Amino acid sequence: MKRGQAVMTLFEIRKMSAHLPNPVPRAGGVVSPCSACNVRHLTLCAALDDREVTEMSAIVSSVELGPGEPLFDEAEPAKNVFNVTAGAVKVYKLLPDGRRQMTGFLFPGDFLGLANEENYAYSAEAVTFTTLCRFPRKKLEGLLEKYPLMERRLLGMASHELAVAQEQMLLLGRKTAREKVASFLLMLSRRAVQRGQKDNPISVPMSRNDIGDYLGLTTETVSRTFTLLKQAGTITLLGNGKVELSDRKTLEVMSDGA
Amino acid sequence: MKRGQAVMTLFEIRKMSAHLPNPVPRAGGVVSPCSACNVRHLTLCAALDDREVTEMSAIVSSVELGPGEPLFDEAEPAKNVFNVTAGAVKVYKLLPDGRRQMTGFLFPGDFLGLANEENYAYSAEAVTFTTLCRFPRKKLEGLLEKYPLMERRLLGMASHELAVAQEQMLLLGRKTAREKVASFLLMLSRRAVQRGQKDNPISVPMSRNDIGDYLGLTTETVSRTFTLLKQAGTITLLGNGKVELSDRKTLEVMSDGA
DNA sequence: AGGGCTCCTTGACCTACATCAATGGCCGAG
DNA sequence: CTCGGCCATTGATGTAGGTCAAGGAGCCCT
Repeated sequence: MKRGQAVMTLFEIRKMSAHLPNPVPRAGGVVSPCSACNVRHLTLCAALDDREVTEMSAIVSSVELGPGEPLFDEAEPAKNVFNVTAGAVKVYKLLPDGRRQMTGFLFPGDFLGLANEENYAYSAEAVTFTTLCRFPRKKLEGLLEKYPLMERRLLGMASHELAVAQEQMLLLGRKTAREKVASFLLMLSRRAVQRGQKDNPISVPMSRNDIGDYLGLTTETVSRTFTLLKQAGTITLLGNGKVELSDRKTLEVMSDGA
Repeated sequence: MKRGQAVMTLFEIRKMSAHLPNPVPRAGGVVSPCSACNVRHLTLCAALDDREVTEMSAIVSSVELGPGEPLFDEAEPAKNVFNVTAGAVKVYKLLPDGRRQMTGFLFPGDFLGLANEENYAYSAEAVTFTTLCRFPRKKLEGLLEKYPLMERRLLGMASHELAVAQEQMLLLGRKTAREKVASFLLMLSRRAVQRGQKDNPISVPMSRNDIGDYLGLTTETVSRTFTLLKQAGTITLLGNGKVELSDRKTLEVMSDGA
């Protein structure tokens, strides 16, 4: 399958999902043997030795999703664990009346689907065209027993996630709208660096609404805050989901509440 | 050391801390070899086999803290990992200007201090008279290498924590004051059951201020919300940190946003 | 018993953000 | 090119919860 052809397929999916009442069949996307998993940051596949890589590639498969396509839903049986290799994924929880809280945005190298319980604790959905590696949970657990070092890596990743989550609680519980948005932009910038991209004009692929649900704000407040920052000369909106952090120092001070 | 004597010591500490400007020396409390660690829920020490228990008890020691005494501070080198055996601990992060976000309350059986990085990601402080088991991190890591099953248990605990943290993000970002307080009371009740206590008149050992910092509210709003629930007959304030959940059904509906 | 804590409660008022509503830009489809 | 959808932006208005201020209750200490 050539690259051109894969893109065609994604457009098909996108077209389909635009017409479906309930966007798309569960855990949709094109599935084929995974040749990726060459991402090297915070990844389960990072720093594997040869033997581990061999065994890993035997159980892994690849998933491709178009924008807005669901990967899995909260409370669905947690059959797989995923590793983002390209694109961006949003992860969220819902209240019965539809209020939504994003619990994270995931980028290449990030991991999702780790669940202690039988079922996923949150829903996951593609933000942009996205590719992921999929590990059947059962088989992965088998591997973990054989290679305790992989388990250690997972533990490290979980601890890291936990620290990130606590930082986010501080943001949600105690920061103002301005501080939240500033923190958010800086976070995107830092993570872009981590996966080897430029830190300055950053890409903000998600909608204002998604950002609002991540920061505990409304679309309108996010939008207003962006324009405030723009008017203050702190950021520049370049259009097309690109934002330039024109004055990082100010953003940094702002993100912390000064 | 007899029980009576230990209590005396704790009163001494309390007396001291009442007079000190900065409450008490770092990681204070009385330290003696640990005979506890017989708590059986979500604990590192739970379900150990005999050999593990032996090795564990060789590295563990015990810590006792009076109310308000710090266990460790954010950014301090993470030398130890702790397991609460009695009492209650609060864990929080601060903004430079002093705003505070509790990231959790810990009860007997809970674990804290797991850190991926060199330093603790948060501060921890006793809410009531508290005893903990202390594991030097380095030595614990040595044990983990020998007993991969313990590592698995830790991973399970971290995943569980992560799910709890995500639930808390939903609360902080999207719930109203009433929903937050209702969720909080139910959480306390559920956790009381988990560690084998009654689920109804529950003990609420922390101050309104602490609760506010946990729920992203002010002291006043927490207090007002308690009285609203009281007036509606949903709860009864029994005084002395005891609360009766008179109408759990209503609380449950309320906690979810209905 | 009385003074000085800290914590809780309640009231009056205020403000940051939500809500409601209108408009405009962009993009894909025909 | 035009039409229809979606998203972002902006304005006008509303409100949940914050802020400020004043008691009051329990507790320890003398």
